[in-house]
Amino acid sequence: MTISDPGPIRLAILDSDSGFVRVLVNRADSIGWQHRHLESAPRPEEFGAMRVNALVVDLGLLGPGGWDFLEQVADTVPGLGIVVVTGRSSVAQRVRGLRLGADDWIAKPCHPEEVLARVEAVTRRRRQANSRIDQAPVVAAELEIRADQFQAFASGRSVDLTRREFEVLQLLAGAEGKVLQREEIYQQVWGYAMAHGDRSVDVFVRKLRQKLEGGSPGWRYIHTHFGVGYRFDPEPLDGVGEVLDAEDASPATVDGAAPAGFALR
Amino acid sequence: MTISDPGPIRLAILDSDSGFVRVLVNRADSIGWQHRHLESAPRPEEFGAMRVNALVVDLGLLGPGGWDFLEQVADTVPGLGIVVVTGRSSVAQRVRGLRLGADDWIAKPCHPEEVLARVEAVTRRRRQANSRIDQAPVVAAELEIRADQFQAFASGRSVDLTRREFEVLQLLAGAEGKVLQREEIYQQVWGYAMAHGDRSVDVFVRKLRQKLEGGSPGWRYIHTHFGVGYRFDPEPLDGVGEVLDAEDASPATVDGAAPAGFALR
DNA sequence: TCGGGCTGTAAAAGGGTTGTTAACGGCGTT
DNA sequence: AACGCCGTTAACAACCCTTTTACAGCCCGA
Repeated sequence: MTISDPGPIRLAILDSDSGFVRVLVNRADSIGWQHRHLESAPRPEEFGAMRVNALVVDLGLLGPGGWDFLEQVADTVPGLGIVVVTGRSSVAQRVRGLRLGADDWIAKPCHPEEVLARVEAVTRRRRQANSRIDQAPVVAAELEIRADQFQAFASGRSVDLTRREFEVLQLLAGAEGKVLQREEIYQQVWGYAMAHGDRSVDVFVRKLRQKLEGGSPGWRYIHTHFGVGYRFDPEPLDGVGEVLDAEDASPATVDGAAPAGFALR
Repeated sequence: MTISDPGPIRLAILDSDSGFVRVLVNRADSIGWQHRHLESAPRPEEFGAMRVNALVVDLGLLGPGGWDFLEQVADTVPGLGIVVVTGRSSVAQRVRGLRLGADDWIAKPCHPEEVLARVEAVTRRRRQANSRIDQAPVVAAELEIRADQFQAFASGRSVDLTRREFEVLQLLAGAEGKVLQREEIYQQVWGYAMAHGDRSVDVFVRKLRQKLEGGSPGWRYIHTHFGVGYRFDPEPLDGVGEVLDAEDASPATVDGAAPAGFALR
């Protein structure tokens, strides 16, 4: 999952220039970055599975197909920072690359320290935005979400979520009170862009609702916003008379600042 | 306005190299970017007020104090993309700048097209990362409009708007006090031109009025301007006649150009 | 005051979205 | 190799929303 603590930067390097790669990898190691060296272009969505934050790629290596590759990676994995490195290049080429989705473009020969500094700059924003949203309120109503176990507990009892289910729940809960669009959810959890017509998110929400209801009846956690997406907001479900006292109060909106969150439909 | 339209890029340029600035401004104009040219460094927080997306700055212009300035701007204005442009520079300087918060660093002389492409790349990434976080709720009378939830709240209780209803309300409220013509509203919300005779806007205004009245009686929010369009302006509705005179005042500005007929109801 | 055009209002029609279920297939385990 | 778990995909029904249509009421100019 793209979320959870910032952690070290994870870098993918797609280049066959062994000298360049070696020195880059050395520097990366010494500052604690994780990295993965690729000799040939993988399918774009694989970068999502690798959970890398940024890609350093030598477009020269890919030949004419490089442009397509760049474009596909950029819109398949929106969260990925892309730093292109090449030998000689023209202004027109650089402009084209940047427009297609590259975040930076560096000419070889270049100092590895600068490459890393640029990767860091490219990565900076996204990571700070994510870390803010994700250090989720670990508890919500009767739910406790434990990232260390990839599990959620309702009143102390495990809800028995699968990995994907847990990730979806963690993401939603981490953005408590906010409506997340399906595309955002998919992008964050799966790591790459959602195909048109994909219903996976709906199916997982359905499974989550079912399991949460099983472990914590009396509460509704996930709300649907028709035509938009889903929102996590624990809400007591005063169906019949129960929870007589001191309970229904304050659904406790968290997040930024908020009026009482509430049931839409 | 499907979900949120970023609008054109707004650029601040801090440089005294008139030739460079002139050519940059020309290109920016021709692609529809808005810009602002500064000769000296403003206080960092001013960039927020200028509502610019990115800053192109020649660090050479600022001398030794440039580093501090860079750092302060980066810390103070989180949403701002910073592109540094300089004459000769060393790897160490570039690394330092990037680490302090610069998003890109370009050496002069450089092609204006590349500068703009880099600004675009920086802005693209920035917008993506910041899109869902700093959305201040809009408040008007008893209403609170929250973009992060696609919802409006009246006295803390959800008004339960559908997506379209919300978008129409958001648009109107965002132009508080201004009369918006049906065509404008339709164009903004639906994203394309309104067909002749389409009554959709009327119908949505009707629904909005109904729901707003339900959640916040005692206030009238949307006013009709016969032959023109609608205007959002919260107005207390205390039952009995009062404020006998002082009525004809405030003609309420009509955005573009408009026929004159009137009468608020 | 009259008439045409504009707006308010209601309700039907239709299409798009979501809920829900189940079959399918990959993958790791037994 | 068989089994079971899990994620994906397809299908269908239910539901919600938007659009369309119709008619009544209102405003304004003639």
